[in-house]
Amino acid sequence: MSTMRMTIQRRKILATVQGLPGHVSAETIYHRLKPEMPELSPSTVYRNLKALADMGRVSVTDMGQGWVFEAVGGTPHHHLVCLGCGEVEDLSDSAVRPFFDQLERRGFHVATNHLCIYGYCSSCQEKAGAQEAAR
Amino acid sequence: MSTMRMTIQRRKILATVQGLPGHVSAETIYHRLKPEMPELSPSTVYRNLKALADMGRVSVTDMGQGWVFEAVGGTPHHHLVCLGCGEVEDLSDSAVRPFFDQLERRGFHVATNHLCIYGYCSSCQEKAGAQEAAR
DNA sequence: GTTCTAATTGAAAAAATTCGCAATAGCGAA
DNA sequence: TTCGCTATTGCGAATTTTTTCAATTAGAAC
Repeated sequence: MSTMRMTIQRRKILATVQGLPGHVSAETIYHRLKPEMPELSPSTVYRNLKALADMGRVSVTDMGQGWVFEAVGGTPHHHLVCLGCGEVEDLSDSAVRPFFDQLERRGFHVATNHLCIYGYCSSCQEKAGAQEAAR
Repeated sequence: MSTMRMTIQRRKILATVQGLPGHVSAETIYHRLKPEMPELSPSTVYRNLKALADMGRVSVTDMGQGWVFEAVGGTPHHHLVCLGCGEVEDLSDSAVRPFFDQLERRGFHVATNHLCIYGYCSSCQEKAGAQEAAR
């Protein structure tokens, strides 16, 4: 069976994700660690973020501008991303819980602790409506 | 006001997405169109898929192996992706509807017509349980 | 502590994706 | 139809991400 080794690089990368609040990109992590680990290569960062995600230690999300990572263990939270203006609204876990609970009852254990739903916020819907009317 | 032009390339790319069942990658589209449009450049494919997604004509999903696109208009459907074995279960739209409706009531118009929830299927949960016990 | 082995690393090359810009071509207005 | 404006294209270059591979090293076994 394959054992997952906890190397210095991997530990540091995980610590960095955990140490920063909110979402971090692979690039951010690379640049933060490079000074203290000059040997560190980008591929190691990418590989480890993926490995840590598979491991379930960090969560991955695409927020429209590339991947962002986040430590698992914090309060689960979710986002409504507006495709019109890019605005990101928070969505509380309690709003999502009933839906997830239903999946659990069905036998599927949800690991996602950061859901992103894409759509249009109310002001962008109004704008769209105004455009329709103006034609 | 900016008008979205329906160019030959854009029309062909959309037609290709619509013509193929299930999910297609940017690369697949490029390779299918290249023979009949030798001028076509990869960047055009990428740009158009993004534009068509913004337009709401195609939906984008990350299924763990990069982006995949799909024509909008078919039955909305969703997936439960197992992080253990990679298995993908279907999730009917009716299972998701109540959750989405709640967001609509809140004023957010959901555009996602293909949700992916990550977690562990029942058999992978059992396996994990067995491993715990074996330690 | 020493040995063994497979997981992991760094560096470079490859592949995927995006960007910058001059040339082209939709589409609305005349 | 023709004209004019500007969104879009194709190309090459830049950027980002993945792969390859020989060298290294964590962690288990002794």
